[in-house]
Formats: sequence, C-alpha cells, structure tokens
Amino acid sequence: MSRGAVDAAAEPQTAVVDYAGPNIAKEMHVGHLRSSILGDALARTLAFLGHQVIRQNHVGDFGTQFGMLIRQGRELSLDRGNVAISDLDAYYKQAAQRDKEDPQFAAEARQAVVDLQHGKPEAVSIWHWIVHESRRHCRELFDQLGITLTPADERGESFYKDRLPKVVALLQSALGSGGDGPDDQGPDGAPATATPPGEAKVSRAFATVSDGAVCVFLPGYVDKDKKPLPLIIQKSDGAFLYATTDLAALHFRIIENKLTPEDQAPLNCDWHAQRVIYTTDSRQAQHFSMVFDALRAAHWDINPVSGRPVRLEHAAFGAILGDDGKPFKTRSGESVKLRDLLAEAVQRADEVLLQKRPDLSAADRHAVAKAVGIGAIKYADLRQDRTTDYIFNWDRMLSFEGNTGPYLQYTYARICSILRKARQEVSAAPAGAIILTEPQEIALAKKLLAFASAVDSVVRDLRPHHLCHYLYELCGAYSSFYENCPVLKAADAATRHSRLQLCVVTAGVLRVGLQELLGIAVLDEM
RNA sequence: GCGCUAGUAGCUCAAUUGGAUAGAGCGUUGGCCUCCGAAGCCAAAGGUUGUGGGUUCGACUCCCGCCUGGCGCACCA
Repeated sequence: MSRGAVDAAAEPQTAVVDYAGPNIAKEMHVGHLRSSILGDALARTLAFLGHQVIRQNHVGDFGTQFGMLIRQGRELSLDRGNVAISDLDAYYKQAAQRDKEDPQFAAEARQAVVDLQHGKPEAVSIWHWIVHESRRHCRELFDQLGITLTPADERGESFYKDRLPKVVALLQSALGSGGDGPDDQGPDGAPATATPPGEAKVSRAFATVSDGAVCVFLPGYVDKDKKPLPLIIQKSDGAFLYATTDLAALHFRIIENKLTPEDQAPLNCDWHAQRVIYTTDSRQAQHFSMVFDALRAAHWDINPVSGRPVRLEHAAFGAILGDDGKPFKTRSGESVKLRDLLAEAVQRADEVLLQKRPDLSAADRHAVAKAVGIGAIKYADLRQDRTTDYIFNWDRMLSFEGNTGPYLQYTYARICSILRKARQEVSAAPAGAIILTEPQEIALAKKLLAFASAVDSVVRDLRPHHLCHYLYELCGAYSSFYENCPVLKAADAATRHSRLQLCVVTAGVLRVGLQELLGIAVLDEM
C-alpha cells in the first residue's frame, strides 16, 4: 500500500513547474508562501504519478536594483566571505535610501549595473556574494517549509541574460509569418500591429518596433483607449523585461534544451517540456496570457520531439488577506517576513502542545510543534481553492479541530498508535481478506478507493484542495469507523485482522497524500 | 471605460466542471470517555446560492443585464 493503489500515468510527460521565485535582493515574505506551497504540491504530485518533473526557481537576480546593492556592497568589502547579510530587507532598504538621497551614490549605482552587465570582475564579485547570501536565506526557508526545490533548480534572470538578444531577434525576424502565423488583422478587426507610419514596411515581421520599443501585438488585447496593447520585449532604451525572460525561459525549456559554456546551472536531464506550469498570483494572469499567446504565435509552443503543442498553464492564485479582509500585513504595515511567520506558527503550536502534552520533553515537543505549525500553514493554504483570496487566521488553522492540518496529523497518529500495539501483540501478520460488514467499514473502504481520482484531479486542474478535501473526508470516515468498530478488541480474529488491514491502508493513504503529495509532515506520535 | 475574478448558513470555506434533498468546519444547543489517543464521535438548529431575466428534463454551475468588492490595463516584476 505504498502508493494507495494509485497507478503511474499511462503517458509520462516532462513537466516544468516554475515556482516563480522571489526577487533575490529582498528577504522572503508572506507573498512567496502560496507560490512555494502550491508549486511544490503540484510538482510532488506530478512526480508521484510518474511524470518527469523539472522544478524551477525563477529568481529575480539581475534587475536594476542590483546596481545600488552592489554599490552598497563595496563598503562591506573586508572579509566579504565571512560577512552574512543577516537581514536582507535592512540591507536593501539602506541601499535604497542612499540611492534616493545621495546623487553620487545613485550615479555609482547606475554605473554598477553597467559594470555587472559587462562582466566587470569587481561588480560581478559583489553580485555573486549577494546572490550567494540570498540563496542561503532562501534555502533555509525552503528547508523549513519542506519545499523540494534545490540549488540546482535555480535559474534566474541571470541565466537567460545572454539569450535575450537572440530571442528578440528571432521574434523580430519573419519567423512568425511563416505557415499559419498571425494575421495582420485581429479577429475583431483591430490591427495586429501599431507600427508607426514610418516603419510600416516591416508589417510581416512578428515583433515590431513601436515608440522605440520592440513589441509583439496580439489579437484580443487592448489598453484603456481601446488601442492594441503590446507585449513589450525590449524597452526603447534597449533593456529587456520580464516578458523577454519568460519567453527565453520557455524557449529554453521547450526547444533549446542545451547549455552554453557560460551557464552555471546544470541540465540534469533531457528537457523538451510537454507541460509548463507557473504558480504566480492572479495579478499576472494577463501577462502570462500574452506570453503564452506570443509563444504560440511564434510556434515555439510546439514540442520538437512530439510535434504537439505544449500545455501551458498559469496556476494563478489569490491573495492572502488579514482578518480585516485587506492584504496580510504586520501592524506597522510592513509585509510579513516568511521567517517570522514560520517561527510564529511553530511557537503557537508549541504553546498548544504544552497544554495537551505536558508529559513530552521540551525537545520532543519542539519537534512535534515544528511539524504541526508548518503543516498547519501549508494545509490552510492548500485546502482553499487556489483561485480565490483567503483570510489568514492563526486560531483557525491551529485550532486542532475541524478541517485543519493538525486534525489530519492527529488522525494519522491515532492509527499509528493502534498499529504499534498490534505489532506488539501479533507475532506473525497473517494474510487474509478484508471483511466489510459494519456500515462504517463499508464507508471507509469506499473512501479509500476514491484516492486515485482525488490525486488525478490535482494534476488535471492543478487544484490540490480537491486532495485536501478528500483526505479530510477520509479522516472523518476513519474516525467514525474508529468509534464504532473496535480493532484490537474485535470479536474474532478474522474481524480483527480485517480491521487492522483497513487501518494500515488508511495510514498509507494519509501518509502518501499528506507527506508525499502535499508536502505536509506526518508523525507517528504527536 | 475595457478586461479578469469573486459574491453560497452569523463567520471561514466546499460542491467531483450541467445532475437527485446545496455540503463541511468554527460558533450555538443537546448527547457519548470503567472501552484501541475525547486534538475524537453522534445529533439538532441555521439557505429564495448578490439581484432580474433567459437556455435546459434539470442551473451555485451556462448566456444577457444590473449591484457590490478585489485585481489588471505601453516600456516594473
């Protein structure tokens, strides 16, 4: 019962899960929570079903903000290898403050960007140091959260920087006009290009220059004045943008599939993605819609191996709100640091355990508190339909009652308790049939059989809350069974054995579902 | 203004994608520990699914209008 009777997918796919990583110059905050938890649950579930999953942490590590950070870093040059950025936010704020107030600092910061982009060793060295420290910080939090991202999964903006000019050039060539490429007219009659009169001759080109910026015009997108809305891939000053990097990343993941000598991150398996999933908040829905459409228009969405279109999905999610229904912030209006949030969860769980389990040693209690506190946060997030906003409430998620992480963990621990006792009493586990007579036994067995379809709906719709809902109902079915059907004290040996088997299977499904698929730790005792 | 999204019990959320009497938890009320972990179980009360039309044998779900909230809409990510 190691898989809960779930078969591997008939047609395994190569799927990229892009966790849409944090901006590396700042400390991680509550805004990164859903992306990490959701992306990881999806990656874990896809992998469990036998798909080849390529996890990607697409960190923001090459933006203009690095200019001032590098400039700031120059003053910490002594023993840089031993200096840690203990508080990235403070460091960032300090740099931003000086950038604002000190014109000379700002000028040097701008120069530092150029230095970085030209590979000047001094700037690159400081950049490496900042990135290294940030990476350490991220890894620490991912470890705490039980996120399966590793350093090898990290490809940020810097990874794609050398590919951006080529991407723009390719999109500017006639590439998109071949075959059944985009028409010059959108379906609603809107022109597919907004090329100024002087440049009208490039109308067959796919990407066009408008107001000095390289743009891709796609049918169906208009701005406030009903004029065609471009996807800008190169600014008028020559700089590249988020959309450029996303297109370059998609091109790399689907088509390119090879490294250059400069690339730092390894290519640990054959890419050529058949499915690409982004977990970012819903505000970016239009951005991804346009990027995907641009990719399709360029025919870059065709997998070179299968010749079939790649499944491109934006697993958008809503905001985390405070009790007042407004974005979750600290009392002083700052964004909540992820580190503080996790610490508070563990602390609160520890306080509850102090009441419930005064017999535990401090060390044991803390270990349980960690699993319970982190699990509570993750479950509270995953149990909600990702597309909607939800209200973050400590008391609700940690109440240990009702549809919460702790309740599911508790149910699992209770089963384990029975199994421990059974092993003590049973010398040899006899093979035998499961006999279903009591209504609670039948209900539990039926529930167990529904596991596979719950898992399936997670990857079909990218909705882990279906699995949460299922696991919660399974726990309810088990609890009813537990109340009404004695296991260890069953009337006869066959019934006892049968019920023990039901316990084993239920525990197996809970362990797989919670721990392996959702990334929520289970405990034999709590 | 245009687009996306949401509105379901006092509160927080579901509803297997159009199926039978709209389900849970919290809270409220009442039961169940000499019995495998009561962080549990059983039961009750609580609904004109924002609103007005339409399609359908059948609508929380699909279509149209309206109301309310959130978000987005040319060189940020």
